[in-house]
Amino acid sequence: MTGRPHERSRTIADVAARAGVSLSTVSRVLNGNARVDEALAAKVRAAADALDYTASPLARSLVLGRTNTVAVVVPDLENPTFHGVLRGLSRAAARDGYHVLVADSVESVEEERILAVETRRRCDGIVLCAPRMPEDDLERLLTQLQPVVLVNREARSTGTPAVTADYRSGLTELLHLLRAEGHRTLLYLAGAPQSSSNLQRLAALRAFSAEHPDVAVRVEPCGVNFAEGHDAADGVLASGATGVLAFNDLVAMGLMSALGERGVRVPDDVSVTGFDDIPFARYLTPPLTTASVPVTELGEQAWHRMAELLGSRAPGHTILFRPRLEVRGSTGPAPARTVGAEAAS
Amino acid sequence: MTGRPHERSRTIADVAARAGVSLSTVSRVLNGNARVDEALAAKVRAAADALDYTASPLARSLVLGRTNTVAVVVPDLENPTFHGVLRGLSRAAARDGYHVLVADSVESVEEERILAVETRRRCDGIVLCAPRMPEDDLERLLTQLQPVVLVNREARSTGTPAVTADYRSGLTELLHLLRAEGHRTLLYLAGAPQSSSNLQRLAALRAFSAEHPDVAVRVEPCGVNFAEGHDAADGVLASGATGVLAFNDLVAMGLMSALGERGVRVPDDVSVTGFDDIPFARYLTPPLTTASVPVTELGEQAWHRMAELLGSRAPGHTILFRPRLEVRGSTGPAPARTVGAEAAS
DNA sequence: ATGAAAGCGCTAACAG
DNA sequence: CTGTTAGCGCTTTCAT
Repeated sequence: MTGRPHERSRTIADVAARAGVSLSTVSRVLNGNARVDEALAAKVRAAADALDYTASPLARSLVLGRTNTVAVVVPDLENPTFHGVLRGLSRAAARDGYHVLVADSVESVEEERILAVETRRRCDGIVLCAPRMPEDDLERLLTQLQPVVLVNREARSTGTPAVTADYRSGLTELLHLLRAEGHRTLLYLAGAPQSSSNLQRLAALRAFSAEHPDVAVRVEPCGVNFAEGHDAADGVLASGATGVLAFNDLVAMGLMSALGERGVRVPDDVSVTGFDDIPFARYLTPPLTTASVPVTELGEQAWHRMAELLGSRAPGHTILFRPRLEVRGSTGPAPARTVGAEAAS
Repeated sequence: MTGRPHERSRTIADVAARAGVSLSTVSRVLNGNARVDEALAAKVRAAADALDYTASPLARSLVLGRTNTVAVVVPDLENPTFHGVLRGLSRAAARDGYHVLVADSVESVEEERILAVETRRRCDGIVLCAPRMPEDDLERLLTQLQPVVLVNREARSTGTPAVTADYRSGLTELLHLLRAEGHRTLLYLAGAPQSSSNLQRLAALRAFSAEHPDVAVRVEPCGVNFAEGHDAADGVLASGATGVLAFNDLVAMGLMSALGERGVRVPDDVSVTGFDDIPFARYLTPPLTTASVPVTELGEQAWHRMAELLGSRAPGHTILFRPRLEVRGSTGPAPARTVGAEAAS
């Protein structure tokens, strides 16, 4: 039946010839655009599936100016967050008959620009995850990319729709949790300094500090992955903090691992929080307290925004997912000896 | 400079007009195919970048019959294995100027066929991960898909190149490890019954059993994810096995988690092995003993095979990556009381 | 309702 | 070496 290797795929002309009609009639029947005599239509359909014909997407794209494809540009396919976004996006887009192209800039901010512009030409729109790109560059880029949806950051000026997590509120909840547990010396292990989600966390920190002068909150540059979290352990211990807020779960995992090697107990000696709630966060020992970000939904909603843009419907408002606090075993009461002890800046 | 939103992107005709030459000359200069007078060439280049011109990939694809895109079809974007494959593939392909399209069949074997065929039309070749597709269907599909590289399974008849892990040898090593630790009653938690990698593991089991009649090896149907591993715990305990070989790391994690809930200690009461070595396997408590599969390399090599096919070079042989045994904390000596105790089938 | 013809943007013969 | 022309496979006026 199927499976016989056809050297070159059939064209609309083959179908037209076999059905004894013109090209336009075939096109009309197959696209259901115009009224066609039912007798002819039947012949066309018969011919089409006798020849196992499907219109060339390439040719259609060229003439229609529409590829039915969108691209997602990510800074790093290694990061579990983007897996989730990709999965959500891909499935949602597929339901609407759209395909998705992935472009991994491998953390290079300069590449990201080129890559996005280049990729844009092969599709109808871009879902852009570019947390580190400077705001000005981003603004300029957005105008070139046209239908674009931002993930995990918002644009200042443009009316570009965005789908993101509310990193500020997530970190605020974690801060309150630790304070409620009696922690008075906290340390935040920062991610990429200029990244949007890092800035949001810093804003949460500032607001919290202003509100709670009894808690000392320090910031230490760190990073975004396991290794960087691991390397931060000595700094964490030196800081004297009893509660550590890691930039994300990966950093928290690295930190807990290094802490374990040094014989420091979590949460007895120090409480650790992550961010994101990656799939394995709950299975760590102890299970990681974190702010859960629904990454798959992020991807799905990114598609919905994109679909609106592609249908030239109203852009829709930016969506913020509020992270859900997941209190697990990596946090607990502050060790007795330090409660209320410190008064340092 | 850049950033001014151009309503419609410029065409080769615009460049030709501005440079005062014909379309073909522009094409020739920009593709460097034929010798062009240097003076004209310079004018063309000047015009091209004054207009910020890039040839439409769509139009080129149509006329060249080549899209510079490949697609990867996966059964489930949720599985960490495919993340790795995708990442390796995407980066390797990008280095050669190729783009990648992802198609997630969301575990539906029937969809997979349709999806692969449909997706194929938008690109130059398919990297196919279809572990569950029946052999006969696969064979038929392969002829339609033309340039295709298989990941994690081989095709019987066709000379389709494949890139896969040697699941059989990996499981054999795990079996030997457990036997060396004194385990004489083992249980294998099987994955998808007809999947290639499950069949390979079963082959390893049979060979091992024949070679070591002193070890009782049972098989229990299970699955491929965390939840299925979790649900297998009671069956595992009922079996009396002291060593459990989970289909993969996800299953092993689920099992260990459920075992923990029941107060069963790993590895003191029962040893557990995984398969794949997903990123977090080493950070579990206890760290998971597993057979490490280099998923990123799998993706990279899949690209290299594909590149050979696209360059109509010799297909290249199928590549087998031998999993590396990672002995960690989830396995240990068999509990004394059961060593040599059982003689059941 | 149907067919002929133009054209999407580009490349590759084919002439000169 | 350069320009003219004919497509790649399809959709869509525009006539009929």
